[in-house]
Amino acid sequence: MGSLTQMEKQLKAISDANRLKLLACLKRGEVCVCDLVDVLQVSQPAVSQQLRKLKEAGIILERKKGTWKHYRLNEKQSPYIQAVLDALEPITLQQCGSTCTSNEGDN
Amino acid sequence: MGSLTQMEKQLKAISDANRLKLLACLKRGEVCVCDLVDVLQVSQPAVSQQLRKLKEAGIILERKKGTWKHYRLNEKQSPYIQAVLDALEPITLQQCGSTCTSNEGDN
DNA sequence: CGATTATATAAGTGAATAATTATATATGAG
DNA sequence: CTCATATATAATTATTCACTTATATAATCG
Repeated sequence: MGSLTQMEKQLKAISDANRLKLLACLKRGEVCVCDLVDVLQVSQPAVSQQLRKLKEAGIILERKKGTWKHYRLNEKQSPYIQAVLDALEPITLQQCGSTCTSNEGDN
Repeated sequence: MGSLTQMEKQLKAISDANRLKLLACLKRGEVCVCDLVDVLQVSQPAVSQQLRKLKEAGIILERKKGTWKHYRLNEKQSPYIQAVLDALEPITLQQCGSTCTSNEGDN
């Protein structure tokens, strides 16, 4: 019962084209919000709210880095969420120049 | 892109507690509508509309049997839909007596 | 045919959703 | 401390959604 409720919450969180796109962006790794805003054709607050929904469902995690916030896929997913992630075509995004060095984690 | 739209449609179709319950009922096999109405605490038209949504997403199939209509899970599912079905606890339902012999298919 | 039963469709309504604009918070630069 | 930038939250609004009641369709029974 509780598991059905939890399942519903997670499924609701991903059953939206824009949020699926956000997840597709995160398949390649951690991304900062400013880069995500460019991908979707919506405002920054809209992206922020959708990220929150994904976060509250436990599907993504956040990491604060100075003024920026980086989001990434949670490495622990329910099997059915993982199956959706596996089916998503990754989206490669151009980063917002040097301002937000999303890939500093590689160092 | 089209695949993302299709994915969204299917995920929307299952991201609802009542529709998840319907799917859980169908895990054991074909069931007629009258039995499903008893499981959910909603009206018959509500059940009918939810079944239609699942059918339009290609997740369930219908079979007409006289006055009754029997629904069952589509045997061909996208992997991510199948993963959800696998995670669902089956719901066993008492059939509506002899009026609707859901299990005549066993003969 | 007319009545009954099973299911579907139509119309209407309240709640949830996802966007927008405006504003708040928080960090870093000078 | 003040300003600029990145992100979040609040308030509002239009749309979507899932229910309800009423009605239509379709098959069976007498």
